[in-house]
Amino acid sequence: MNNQTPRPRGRPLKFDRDKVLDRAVDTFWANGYTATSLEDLTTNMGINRPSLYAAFGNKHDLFMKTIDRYAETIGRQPLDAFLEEPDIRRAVEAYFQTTIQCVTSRNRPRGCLIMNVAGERAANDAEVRGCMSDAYDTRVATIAERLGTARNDGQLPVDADPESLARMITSVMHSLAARARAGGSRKELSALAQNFLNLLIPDDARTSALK
Amino acid sequence: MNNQTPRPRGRPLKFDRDKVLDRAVDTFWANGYTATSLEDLTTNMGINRPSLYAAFGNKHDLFMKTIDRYAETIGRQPLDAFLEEPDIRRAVEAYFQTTIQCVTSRNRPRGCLIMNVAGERAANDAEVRGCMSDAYDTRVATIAERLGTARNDGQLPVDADPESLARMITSVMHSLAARARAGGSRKELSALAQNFLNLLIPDDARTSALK
DNA sequence: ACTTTTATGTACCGATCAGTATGAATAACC
DNA sequence: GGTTATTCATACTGATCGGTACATAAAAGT
Repeated sequence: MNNQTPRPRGRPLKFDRDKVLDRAVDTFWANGYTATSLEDLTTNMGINRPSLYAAFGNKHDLFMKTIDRYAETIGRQPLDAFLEEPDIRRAVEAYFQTTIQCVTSRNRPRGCLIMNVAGERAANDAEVRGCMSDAYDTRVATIAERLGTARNDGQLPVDADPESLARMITSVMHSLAARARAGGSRKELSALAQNFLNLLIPDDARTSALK
Repeated sequence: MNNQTPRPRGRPLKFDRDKVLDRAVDTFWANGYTATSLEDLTTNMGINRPSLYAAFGNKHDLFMKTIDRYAETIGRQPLDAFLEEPDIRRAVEAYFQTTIQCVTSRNRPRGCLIMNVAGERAANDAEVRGCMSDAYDTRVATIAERLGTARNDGQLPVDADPESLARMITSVMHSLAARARAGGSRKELSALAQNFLNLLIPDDARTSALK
């Protein structure tokens, strides 16, 4: 069979779609939605305005694609770290530490794109709000599922509530992102995360967590 | 002595300064800084553009005054509730519940003005960032001082760390505001806050908190 | 070669932005 | 009543906003 896509007809694109999308991520991440102008975008992405519209639609369309791209690249890193670690306490610790890395990276804007944008747009932009809501629900569900498995494995007390724990873990992530945006140091964030970890999943897991 | 301020010379102001400032609070709170236009402001505040500039300076000046006004009126409510309650567990509970009231009020925008604006402006606006930073530090210090007193009264374990606890309590507030902005229900927020309360200050306070 | 298709670059559009000039209105002072 | 001080209301400014028309460039198909 022929699974080679034939080369498209007209003039080829001059840019790599994902690469310029990553530049859009950085731009919106740094300045928010409204304060980012089309000129900011075209300058940072290195493409012209009509090319941008042809490839991504208008500003709001691009913004939604930007959020998706962020979720697929940056946003998934803490969750991946969480899911990779077999020990549940270390998994949560990795979740927090990877989050701190992401929200205090020196090469990128501070904080979390989703969190920044939630405050700016969620209230007045149904599309953004729906996207945030879905992302939150699936995030909580994924974490809760992993916690449930850990409980069945005896890594958590039998009376632990995975969903409540998952919501608390997500809340800690939210506050880490918020503090990072406001200027909190890595040291401060690490101490905060460690303190929450000790409360949420004490060292002796069998005596721990939600009753 | 004469402590009566004499009536000023020219045409009197047609509006109450604090009242129109409260309308500015609602406007920035709902839409953020950049997305709020001078026309939004003058319409909602009920005054003309030159009057606004005469009374509050330019858009950014007004914005800073708006943040102060918010902090003095809305932002202080949870802290006041916290400080009024003699029992430390009930104090923290009141802090969370009052926060939830504020960030899910039906008459006002969702979430917390400071949190919304932190995400939008803190990274690129040194004045805003400094203001946030000061507010955070004094908030943590105030809560920590109260927790220290509670510890000395035997309401908390002797090895509890007031500052770490205060930072965690503030983090919970942050995440409550963030979730409220993104559309979280009061029921969800209450359950979350109660779960954190049970971890931070267990019912039997003598066996609790940070070790 | 010639047509068709797609992308690029320039230059522009009306709308809206933050901020202000100007003169009328309204008060206290003399 | 006239002067001075302050505010109000209208209307305007240049700059920037998001979005697009149009002509040119670069590829494939025939």
